[in-house]
Amino acid sequence: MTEQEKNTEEKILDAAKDVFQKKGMAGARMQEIADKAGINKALLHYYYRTKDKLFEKVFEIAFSLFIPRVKEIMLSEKTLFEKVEFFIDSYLSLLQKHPFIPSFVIGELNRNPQILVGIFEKNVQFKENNLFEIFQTQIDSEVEKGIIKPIDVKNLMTNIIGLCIFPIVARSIIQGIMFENNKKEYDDFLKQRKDFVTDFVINSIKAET
Amino acid sequence: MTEQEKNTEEKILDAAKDVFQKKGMAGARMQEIADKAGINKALLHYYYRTKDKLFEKVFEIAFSLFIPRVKEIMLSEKTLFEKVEFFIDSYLSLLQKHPFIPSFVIGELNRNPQILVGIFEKNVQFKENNLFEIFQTQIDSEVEKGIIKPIDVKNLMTNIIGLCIFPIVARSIIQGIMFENNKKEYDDFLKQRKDFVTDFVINSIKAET
DNA sequence: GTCTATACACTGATAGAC
DNA sequence: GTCTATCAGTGTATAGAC
Repeated sequence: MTEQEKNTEEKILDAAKDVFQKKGMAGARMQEIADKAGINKALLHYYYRTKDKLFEKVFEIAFSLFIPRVKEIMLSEKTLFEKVEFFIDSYLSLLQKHPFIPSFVIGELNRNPQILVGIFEKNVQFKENNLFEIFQTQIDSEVEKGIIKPIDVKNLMTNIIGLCIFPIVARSIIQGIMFENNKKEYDDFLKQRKDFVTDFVINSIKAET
Repeated sequence: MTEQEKNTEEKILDAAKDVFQKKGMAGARMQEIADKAGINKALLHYYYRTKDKLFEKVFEIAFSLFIPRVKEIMLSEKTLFEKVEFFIDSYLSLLQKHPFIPSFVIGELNRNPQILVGIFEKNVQFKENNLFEIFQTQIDSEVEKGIIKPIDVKNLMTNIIGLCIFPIVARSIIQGIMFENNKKEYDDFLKQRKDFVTDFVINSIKAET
């Protein structure tokens, strides 16, 4: 692979990412991707034979961005409270960098849930690692020490991730209803949520004093 | 409007709802809607002149379904804990009845955020009613009585709604990662969340004892 | 109101020159 | 590797008969 080819390929992927994430698989146009990449439509098909294949590539890159972090933090050497704090901080930063990926992923998955089958095999080895069992063990041990209340790890993780992602994917609705569509106010709202969500979760799980 | 016309119009809307929610605006085909409605493609254009207009109608109906409940419960005569419990119970039941609407709404809003402008005017009068201010007053009053910790109403509502909706819109991801794609296990997971989420929220906001 | 037939535009993909 | 030109298929929308 020459330097030039690499550059073209990257330009295509960047352009495809923009267009697919904005318009979705069905709404995206190969012509628009080609224009944005500064190349010809025929060249798209030279690099990625079909629209489907190009989309799959873009989707997988986007999806993979949000998966390894979960695993990494859950298995790190930290107390539960530290993990909660670190995870929320880390995930909200990631979301700030890529605010359109979650809605894109959710929207496309709604239309075609089986996109995931191939991707899981490459990016998710949760099962082999017993990731959730290991994390549940830590939780149970902190329960016994009287630090936190008993809680199921899958419910906990679902809540934390949901509290981070939901305000991003439902932005236009919440911003419209609660903030009279004031963009700046909503950005401020998102900023203060880092501390708010952390407190909310920790307050909920910590043992009674 | 005759009886027959009413039936055809309803048949079209039902079919359009199914197809649009599954395929999205760009992916939906007028032919498929016509087939599913048991009528002819030309008849679609007779009732709703364009695909856009038909889509707008379907989207508005779907969106409106999830808005009045919020308002209604927030303004009801209940204690905060009762409201939390009632809201979660009510919202999760609604989601169980219409599990595909949230992903549909989120996905389409991602592509075209200005769909909402017209809809807000018809369905949302939060501003005039000072809905959030009224609810915040109740919260503040319960804070002073020592029942709950201080909390911002917009953060609280965002959290509650997010905790309800996220496991629905991210179903294929969570089910795949946490439940090895076992549909029945995930349905059970969703069932137990009614109590879990209620406890999670109330634990978080109630005052220290 | 409902149908058949068709116009017209657009899109993904390929052929072939350089 | 990159371009121009073009094809075949598909999709929305309309015309016109009944």
